[in-house]
Amino acid sequence: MHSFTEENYLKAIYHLSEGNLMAVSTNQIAEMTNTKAASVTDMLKKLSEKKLINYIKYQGVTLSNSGLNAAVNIIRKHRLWEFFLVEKLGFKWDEVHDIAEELEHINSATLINRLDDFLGNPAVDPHGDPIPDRSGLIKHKKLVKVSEMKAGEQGTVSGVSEHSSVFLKLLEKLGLTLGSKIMITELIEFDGSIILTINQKTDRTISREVAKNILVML
Amino acid sequence: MHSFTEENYLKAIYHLSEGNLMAVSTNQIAEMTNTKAASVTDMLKKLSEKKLINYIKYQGVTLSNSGLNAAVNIIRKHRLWEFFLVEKLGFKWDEVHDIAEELEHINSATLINRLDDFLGNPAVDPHGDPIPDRSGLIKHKKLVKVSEMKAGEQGTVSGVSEHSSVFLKLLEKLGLTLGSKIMITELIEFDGSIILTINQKTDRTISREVAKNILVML
DNA sequence: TAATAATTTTAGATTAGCCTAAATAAAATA
DNA sequence: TATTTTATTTAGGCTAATCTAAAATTATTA
Ligand SMILES: [Mn+2]
Ligand SMILES: [Mn+2]
Ligand SMILES: [Mn+2]
Ligand SMILES: [Mn+2]
Repeated sequence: MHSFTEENYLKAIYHLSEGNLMAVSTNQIAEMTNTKAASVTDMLKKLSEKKLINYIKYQGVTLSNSGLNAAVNIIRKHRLWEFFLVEKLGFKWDEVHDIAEELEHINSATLINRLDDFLGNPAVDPHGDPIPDRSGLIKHKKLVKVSEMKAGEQGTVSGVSEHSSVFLKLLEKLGLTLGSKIMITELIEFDGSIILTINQKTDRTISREVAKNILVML
Repeated sequence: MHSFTEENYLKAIYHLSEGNLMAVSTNQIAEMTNTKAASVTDMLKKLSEKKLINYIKYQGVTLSNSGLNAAVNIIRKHRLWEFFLVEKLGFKWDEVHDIAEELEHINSATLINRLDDFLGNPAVDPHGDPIPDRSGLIKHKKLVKVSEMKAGEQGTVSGVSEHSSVFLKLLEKLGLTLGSKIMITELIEFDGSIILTINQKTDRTISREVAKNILVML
């Protein structure tokens, strides 16, 4: 198996390369893992030796098939544990990430598959992120940022692209939790802020910065 | 917090000093942690620095108050996770120990207390071992080895002093699981083996070696 | 395109946890 | 009690993961 640290690097590379299929840079990884570039270079050599990544000096890095597999498995574990913490233990969606960062390294395929069944094979975690199934398949939904919606458009809040506790708590306070139906009432030209109606009841104004991090299914 | 490794040493010292309040020796710890005596000495110095143990060169070691506290907390976590694995995820009692060895190091008081509540604050784990409460209190039951029972005596199987998978599976096959009512039918003088009746139905003969590792509440 | 800036890698150290072999202390035995 | 055996500690090294500082490479800009 891979070490705790190796797993965290693989996960970092995965998250950094999602969407853009570009190679990931040393500095990006250093930032995400809270280490220094020199340390990252050391680890990249090691992961490359193990054939978990494709690495060319100075040219950045991509995950190999086995590296991708390992990364997706860690993410599966992370998201299932987050679901467990919220649905079974009563945690709030802003409280679970750090604990899941530890739990995701528990190493037992049987455990995670039984947990999956116990939870009813959930499709998404408490933040709306898709949970890979046991074969590693991820069902991505097509989601749109609120900041990209036009006046009059409607949709259901289905994800967030910012997972910090402070942001999630704000959404909670605004009533913009997962499943909320929203309609864009007005786009304020001056600063890009947006007025929207939640569940056909409440009107709220949110900044462009907030709107960029809320993902909606149209 | 303490490192994964430090926690394992504290746990080892705790288990080795249970019952006999004697100081624990370097070699005992080395055996329990699958390391060498020299490595243990290194760690004992470190734990002593941190005031987690009382250590005098060549004289063995005992847990300090804070060390005991830490050890009991790890054991609480271990046993609660074992209970979870058996009661919620459907694991057998011989399958949970290794996974719990990993889970016991997850570091969140909130998590473990919520898990405790979710599980209904169980008193004992799947092996009959008492689960410390959130204040660290352990309710030890007075249990007797089957090997110490006399002919005609009755009791309820309530614990095991051997946790290996092979032993637990044997008990399962014999029908000697936790909660079984047993009565000593006959003591065989020749080899110390014991004939007993389980739940007033089945008769079984068990060796002295097996009998020594089954704990009964009279 | 040549100079400058930014990024990445290498060199050389550090720390935790582990090891073997040698030295020392304690316990057992003659 | 002197000797031998056993247990423990010390000495010296190793590996994984990290760091800072310096060197090398790539990217940017004048
Ligand atoms: Mn998370
Ligand atoms: Mn999540
Ligand atoms: Mn156990
Ligand atoms: Mn147990």
